[in-house]
Amino acid sequence: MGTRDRMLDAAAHVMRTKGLARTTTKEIAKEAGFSEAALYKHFADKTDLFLAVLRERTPSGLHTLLTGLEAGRGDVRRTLIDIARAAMAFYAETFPIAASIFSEPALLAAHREALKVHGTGPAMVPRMLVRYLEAERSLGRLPAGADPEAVADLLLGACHYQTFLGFFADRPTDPEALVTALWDGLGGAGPR
Amino acid sequence: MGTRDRMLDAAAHVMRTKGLARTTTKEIAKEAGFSEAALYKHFADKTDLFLAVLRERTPSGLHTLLTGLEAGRGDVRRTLIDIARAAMAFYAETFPIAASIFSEPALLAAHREALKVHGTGPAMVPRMLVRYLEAERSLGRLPAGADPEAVADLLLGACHYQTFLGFFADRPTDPEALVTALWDGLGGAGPR
DNA sequence: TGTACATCAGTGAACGCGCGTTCACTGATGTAC
DNA sequence: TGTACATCAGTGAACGCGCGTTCACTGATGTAC
Repeated sequence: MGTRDRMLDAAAHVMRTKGLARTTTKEIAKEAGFSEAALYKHFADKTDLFLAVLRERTPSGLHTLLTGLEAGRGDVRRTLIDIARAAMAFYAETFPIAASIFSEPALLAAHREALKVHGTGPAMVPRMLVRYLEAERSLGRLPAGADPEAVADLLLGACHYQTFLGFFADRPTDPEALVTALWDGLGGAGPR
Repeated sequence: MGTRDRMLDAAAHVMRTKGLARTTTKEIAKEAGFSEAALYKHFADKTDLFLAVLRERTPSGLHTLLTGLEAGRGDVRRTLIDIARAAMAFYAETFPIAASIFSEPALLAAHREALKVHGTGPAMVPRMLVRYLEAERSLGRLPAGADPEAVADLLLGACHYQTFLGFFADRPTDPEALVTALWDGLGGAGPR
């Protein structure tokens, strides 16, 4: 593994364990096993290093799962539960660092810009789920009146939210209950 | 308005506009119109000041709305849309600072502890919505099989998520579409 | 093979700067007699 | 009313520290002839 990769791994590790505010060039260099000066042979400055971590060290499990989805295969309800579970794991790993960026608006803006250039970003996740839901709907395995955008935001949003709340106070996460509630809907009541 | 309140307002303002990382005692003092030294007459240290802002300067509009809810009054669907709209506004205001805390794990831990002592926190929001949904269900205005916890997380989660994504890339938020999708459910399809 | 030079990844030590915090102080207001 | 003292909110200037960054450098490896 090259020096650059070792530095990125080290930076990602320090960011995750100490938090963005406590992630100093000294800590990163120590963790990577190089001098601080060496960091500047591979990255223009600290911001450049952070942006590279965000670009190159975001876990890809959820993305892979969503890419591999094939409409018409398996049970839709079960598939959604699998997605929810993977989304929760992804957000649990990703959220602390993604959230940290908000403490540095300049960094957030630079990251936004970088995402825009590459045409990716966190909004890719719901977009891929929407595509899957549309495909299942066109196969008649979801109601013709279903709204894929809204459904994707509801499901992924709930996963994101449960993870978020979990960082403030211990709280159970339950992918299956979410999908069931989403499946059954609230419309089947008596008089309103 | 007392000195302390002016300092809290100033700190909240700087946190919102410059981000947590750029919120220095110098900036806060300048904004409040006092010397830096004066801050230390009212707060033990910078962390103490931040915690006070989190405790005393969190907007209460959503909390008020949820407190005023009365089951059996008005249309449930419309009420949920109002809640979603208020939740989005609340999260848009609140999220950047709440997220920032993740860059300082020590601050996050102290805040968690403070919330625990007072028995409040972000999880209060879904809990209050759950209570309302339970009440409507027991009036027969929601299906007997509805799962209030899951429904609350789906709706509030989607609001939170749409707000979150909106900070990374421009993206529409649509409370009404969310409630409709949640209302209709996904179960009404043909064979699965 | 030996020699002279170029390249290049990485280093130790120092740099200036901005930060949170503290200190001795000032001057206005209140209080006792 | 006047005098002497206490209290207290707020200040200007300084403090030490840790930060990101730069500098002149070393020593290993490659290359030309």
